Amino acid sequence: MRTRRWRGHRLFRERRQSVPKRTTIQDVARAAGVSVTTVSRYLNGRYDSMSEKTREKIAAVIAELGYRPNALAKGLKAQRTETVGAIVVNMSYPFCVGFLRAFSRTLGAAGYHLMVAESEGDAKRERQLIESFVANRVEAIALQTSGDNNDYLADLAREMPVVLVDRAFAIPNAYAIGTNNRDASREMAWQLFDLGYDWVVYLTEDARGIPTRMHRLEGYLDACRVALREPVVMRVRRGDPASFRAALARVDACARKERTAVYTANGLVLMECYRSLRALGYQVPDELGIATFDEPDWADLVDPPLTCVRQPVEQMGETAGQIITARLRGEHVPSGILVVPSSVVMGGSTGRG
Amino acid sequence: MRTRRWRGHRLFRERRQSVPKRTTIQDVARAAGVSVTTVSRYLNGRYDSMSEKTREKIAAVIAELGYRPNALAKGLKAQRTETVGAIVVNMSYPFCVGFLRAFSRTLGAAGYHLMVAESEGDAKRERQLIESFVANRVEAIALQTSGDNNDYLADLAREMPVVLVDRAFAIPNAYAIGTNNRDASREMAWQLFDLGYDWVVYLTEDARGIPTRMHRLEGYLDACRVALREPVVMRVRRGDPASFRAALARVDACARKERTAVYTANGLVLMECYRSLRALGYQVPDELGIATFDEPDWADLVDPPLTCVRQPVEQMGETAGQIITARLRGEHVPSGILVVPSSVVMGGSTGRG
DNA sequence: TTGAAAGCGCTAACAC
DNA sequence: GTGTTAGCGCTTTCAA
Repeated sequence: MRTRRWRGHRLFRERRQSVPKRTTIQDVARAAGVSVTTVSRYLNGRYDSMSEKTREKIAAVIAELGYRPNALAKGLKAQRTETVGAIVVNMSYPFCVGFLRAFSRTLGAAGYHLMVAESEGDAKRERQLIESFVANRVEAIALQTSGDNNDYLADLAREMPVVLVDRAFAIPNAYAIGTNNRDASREMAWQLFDLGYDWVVYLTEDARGIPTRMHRLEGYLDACRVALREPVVMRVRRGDPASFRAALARVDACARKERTAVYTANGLVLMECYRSLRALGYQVPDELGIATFDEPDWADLVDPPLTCVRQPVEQMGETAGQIITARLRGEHVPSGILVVPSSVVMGGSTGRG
Repeated sequence: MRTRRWRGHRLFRERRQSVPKRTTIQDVARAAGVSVTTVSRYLNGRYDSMSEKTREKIAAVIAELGYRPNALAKGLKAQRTETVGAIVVNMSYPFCVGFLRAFSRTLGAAGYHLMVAESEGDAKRERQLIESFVANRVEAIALQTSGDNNDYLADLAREMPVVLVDRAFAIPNAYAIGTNNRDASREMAWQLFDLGYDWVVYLTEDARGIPTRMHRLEGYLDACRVALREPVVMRVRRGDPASFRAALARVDACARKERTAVYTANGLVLMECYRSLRALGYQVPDELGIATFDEPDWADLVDPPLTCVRQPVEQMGETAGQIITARLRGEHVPSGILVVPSSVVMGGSTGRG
């Protein structure tokens, strides 16, 4: 690591020799025959304290020299970088895609830049990324946290806006935006029983330590309890076909005897088994129901369309952005956990019983 | 704009009063009873020019004070920010998602940060974003350009690595990474004719000025020419149902008489009409074939699975990252257009005739 | 209407 | 081994 950095420095200097030094405010001042102060004023739009002539001269020089202000120097002086950081588990997860898109739009509209990084769900990496963002003086951070850096985040939250998305832990001074995973999941499972499915097999990834997964599972278990049904929870690992085979075998066993529904804890899990699920040969929705948490973009393309729990992903991103811009505008925003409700969307994949 | 900025500054100062000033290298030096130089050395791992005792003392003080180096100050001095910028049309487009993911991973592994912004395909906005990235002294830029800033990019490419992705324009000193849109599209259309479809209706968005779209269209037209078939090109606009209705009416008219295939210029276009396409009631693939450029993630989930042109999106992102890290390492990388070939993937949606 | 000069936090000659 | 000091490019008093 250190080695790389060093090499980097040296190489950089070597490059500098060939590449001409960037134009600075000094160069502009010199060429325009004014002081840097005046140029600085020009750059910040304080045209009223400047003669028409001076202004035009500076404008001309800047254009001619192709001068570009150095935001680093400005930020160092002003203590503002106008950038915020976002850390997600994986940029290509549908949740993250939707969130980042809305977050980026909201921030962009307010003039902020966005730095994005992926933690891959690893707490150490997450910690490094946060530190690195802090070192770069981002003005706020939004993250889908592993939950293992909560103490550190609590410290951080006293210095800058910190917004937890998706995985909503309670951290003093921080904001959390999540959905009502447990309620929505209970509702989904309940409706499946209500539709006449005798068995609802729940497929989930390992939930330990991940609140969203735990809550969705609990919601399912709640519904089983209330409906007096035996829960069937199958744990799968994405990328591990064997785990899915085992789960499907269980589904098959249930469906052979009675009407069965499969309910997956998120869209990626369903995506990974949808094909083999259909290959079991049961008629959907009459013999086999299919439902999932999340609303995959292909929910409407398959036949019959999927029954699913729609998470207001975009709204979460927008809200996160709004909280941050408000705070950076100096407004007071009370911290706490914000719940943006999800809703069950009934599709043909779970028919009337 | 100026107003906002000004207000921001003032508010910031107000905030500063309540929030304690950040610890600096000075504070650390003072508390440790050494000079800033020594602390700086410590921070950069030059432990050999430092006594064991000093090192431990500094480490202790840093931990105690919760000191975090200021990357801005470092960057200002060193002229390196270790961040690169990426500008895409829309972060949620499948191409961009795949590209950004691979790009981010490659850069992250080399210790670089990533700033992401969306141009929405607008040339002016794109230009602003580039300038803003330059102001922030990103060390390289990758972008999916509109093609209207090529002169500016040519200038920029002399100062830093510039990589065009997807839309591969030829710009001196810049790199471009694209796929063989025309060849792959010709191949796709050709195969459709070969499979016995009498008509291949091509659905595309307005191609003017966008090389990828033009090339795909040309490939289709090439195939028609060689196969001596009459081309049927229908222009659609995403988000405009009427344009899709017109296109589908045309498809219907063809399919009523003879075997017809629909071939869409990208996955998003197909996504927007897939459902209504199926609703026409033709049997797929016998009466109606369906094919698309791009490989949507749901290609395998629908029944029958889609025939499509698979673009090596991840590879493009990785390659872009590699070019940039190599250049920043000081290596020479010849500029030019890099073509990463796409391939036709046959699915059940276009059966044997 | 303008400018001189003191920093912002850090690095790296160049001393000692 | 360690410290002094001159910047990096910019903003902002304070003075003229």
